[in-house]
Amino acid sequence: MSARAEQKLRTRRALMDAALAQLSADRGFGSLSLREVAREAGIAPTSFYRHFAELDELGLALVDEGGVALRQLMRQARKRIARDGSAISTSVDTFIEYLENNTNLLRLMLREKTGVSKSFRTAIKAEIDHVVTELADDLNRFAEQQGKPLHEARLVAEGMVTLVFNQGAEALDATPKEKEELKAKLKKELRMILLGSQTLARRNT
Amino acid sequence: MSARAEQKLRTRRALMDAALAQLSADRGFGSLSLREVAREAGIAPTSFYRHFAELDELGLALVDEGGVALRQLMRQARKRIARDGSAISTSVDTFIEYLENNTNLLRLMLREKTGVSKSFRTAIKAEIDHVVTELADDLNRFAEQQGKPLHEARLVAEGMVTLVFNQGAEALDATPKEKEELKAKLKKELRMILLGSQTLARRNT
DNA sequence: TGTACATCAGTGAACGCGCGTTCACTGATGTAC
DNA sequence: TGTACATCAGTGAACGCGCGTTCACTGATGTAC
Repeated sequence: MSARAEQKLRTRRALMDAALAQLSADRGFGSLSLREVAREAGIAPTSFYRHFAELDELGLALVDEGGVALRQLMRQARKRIARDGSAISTSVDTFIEYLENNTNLLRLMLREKTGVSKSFRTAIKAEIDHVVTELADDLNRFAEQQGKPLHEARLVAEGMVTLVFNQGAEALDATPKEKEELKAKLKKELRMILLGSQTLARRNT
Repeated sequence: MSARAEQKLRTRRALMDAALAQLSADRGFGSLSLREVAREAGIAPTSFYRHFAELDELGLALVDEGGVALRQLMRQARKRIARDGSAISTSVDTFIEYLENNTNLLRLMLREKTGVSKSFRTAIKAEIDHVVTELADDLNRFAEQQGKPLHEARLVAEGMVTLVFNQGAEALDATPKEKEELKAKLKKELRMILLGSQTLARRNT
């Protein structure tokens, strides 16, 4: 890759990092301005257009990165479960750990999931849908292994993901103590859904 | 009440209605401007300050109304359950019906729950917390009646409310057919949580 | 290797726009006597 | 009931501000020969 292309990539990254850095509990993507992001990245406002046609295009690139991170997360969780067992507990722990390492990326995903831009909502829903699908597969596999069949695994996965993402959102700005409580709560709730599904499966056979 | 005071109330209402009317899938509260709301309400921008110190104050007044509506909703659901039975199914139906009659009020609550303004988040969380508490009481009462004790009723209530509010959010702009599917899905998920909690309660005794 | 030309990331000036907020005001409504 | 004064919701002009976007440009990097 040419030096020029490398430099361009570096500037692009600087822009995305600048946007990400400005996000917080009190700043949503919608409140960022192109000028502000460019300023933070150390380039002239007009140079922004060498990289993205508009600010939203940068945002969607960030959502893509969030999706990549989510898939990494699932791979890691699967690996850990194979090693340590206790699928629910390990998954929740892994998720919260991921939150800590990708706070603002996840902040963006969680907030814009119900946000104002259709393209953001669509892109984020697609990423979450992918997680649900993978989780449903995993649940079926475990159920098989343990000889405890599940009723409507996909529905179970959807409920679990909804709970993890939404209660998880509260962990973004929580103290360590609050995080532990959240994790404990989440694990119990997931366990209830799983048990409920197993009960229904037994009744239906 | 004096004619002057009545007129003032009417203008205040017009401002709140104007703001509410501008909300949609593509417009969040954060994208409203004071000038725009005043224009829509038919008054000069400067007159806005006779009613609210800033736009957010109007928003918080709307959140209050949302809370009132939520409490009405719960009362109505309880009445219908007493008449028709099938607590889960009736509750979900009532919630979706409420969504249809208060679309933009609920849109505001759902979006700003994870939104950018701390005071909005706090106010909305308080309203939802209130719903959770009432639901937990109801759950305990039903469990008593049916002789099927629950494990951690409050946790069950929290999970249920999270699911209903978040999957419910998708009903805001859904077709009637999608709404029916959503309702069916939600009912199954709530049922799973309830069953899971009952199973845990049995194990623990 | 050197030369002549092409590419293109980054620039700075300039634009028009809608915004929130201030201010001194108006005139209808309310109140005291 | 009438009069004199007080209140106050609503006004219009004016302000400074940061915004997104356009444009013609510069000069370093890349390419063809």
